[in-house]
Amino acid sequence: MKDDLNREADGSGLDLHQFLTFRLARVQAKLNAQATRILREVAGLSLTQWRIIALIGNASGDGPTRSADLTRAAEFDKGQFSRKLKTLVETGLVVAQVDERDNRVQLLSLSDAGQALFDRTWPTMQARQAALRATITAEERDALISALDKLEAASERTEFAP
Amino acid sequence: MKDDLNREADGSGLDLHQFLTFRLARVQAKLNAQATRILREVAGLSLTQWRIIALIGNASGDGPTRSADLTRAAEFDKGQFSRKLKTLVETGLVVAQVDERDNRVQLLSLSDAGQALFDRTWPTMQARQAALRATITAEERDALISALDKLEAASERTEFAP
DNA sequence: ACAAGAACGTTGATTGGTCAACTAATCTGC
DNA sequence: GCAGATTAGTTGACCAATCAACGTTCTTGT
Repeated sequence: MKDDLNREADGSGLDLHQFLTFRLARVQAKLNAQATRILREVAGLSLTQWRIIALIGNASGDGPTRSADLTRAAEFDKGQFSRKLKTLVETGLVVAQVDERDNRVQLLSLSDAGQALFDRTWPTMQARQAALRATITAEERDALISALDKLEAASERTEFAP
Repeated sequence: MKDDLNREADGSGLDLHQFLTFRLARVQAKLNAQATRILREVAGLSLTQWRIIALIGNASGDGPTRSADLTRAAEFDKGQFSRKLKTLVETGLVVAQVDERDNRVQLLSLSDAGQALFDRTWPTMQARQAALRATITAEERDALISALDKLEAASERTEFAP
């Protein structure tokens, strides 16, 4: 029994660990925590705040961007987007103006401060992505991406429920 | 400009999609939603409730299991575990008794109802895992597991933060 | 034996994520 | 042009996840 407890305690013998989704969730949570920690240190931002700034900063090749385009592209919940955006506008990092052609839409752009913050943090986060990619081989990366595609497709099927 | 918006709207051109973490998070969220939906249909349980039941049901090869062993093995937050466990005890699916040898620890076991529910849902969830695994090739699975191991290790490093 | 420290579990607070209802504005077909 | 359907964004409600603080109980070192 003691052996059994140890087998569970070290986390390697539990049946749940054979579950792919379990491993995925754990790794994703840790990567998330890492990104959160980095952003708190270098920018004082939460991950979601930064994601919104990154979306705007990346999309603003030519002029302001529509909120709905960002939420759709990133599959971001529009409710949460609306709330987080509000704080970013209040802190002066993002500028939102109503589209004169369509009074429903918000045209978003980074303020000078927001752009500066984006310019400063974007390379850092890109470097992290590169560092993460560098930890796995090219074959693993290709297989990982392919596997993620297939798992994502499978996650949208309904046949698994009896 | 219109082309640019479309490029973003269809979700394939945005730089963020090259981020591995982005893909991981999306896939994980969808798998999570799928599991949640299945469990709601077949058992009326939330995913976290079921995970606790599954942990207890799996670990109870010989006798009741200690709470702390489960939270450690599954890297489950003990605060959340405590709260969710409380609801499971209240609904009569889990039995918790104080260890007479150590009055701090809770010894957990499934009630008859809990065991019946576990016996009924465990094959379903295992079948889902098998179905998910079947969507990817053996090479992809090995690479995926290996990549997850490496990414998990990388997520615990601090060198990425400047 | 006893003080310092660690482990167990509870609770509170904060944030993230999801879903649904709702208002306001625009588009569509007739 | 006008009624009905769509779309944009806000708000409320709820659950999951993480962190910190705390009381209680055991363990350890001296």
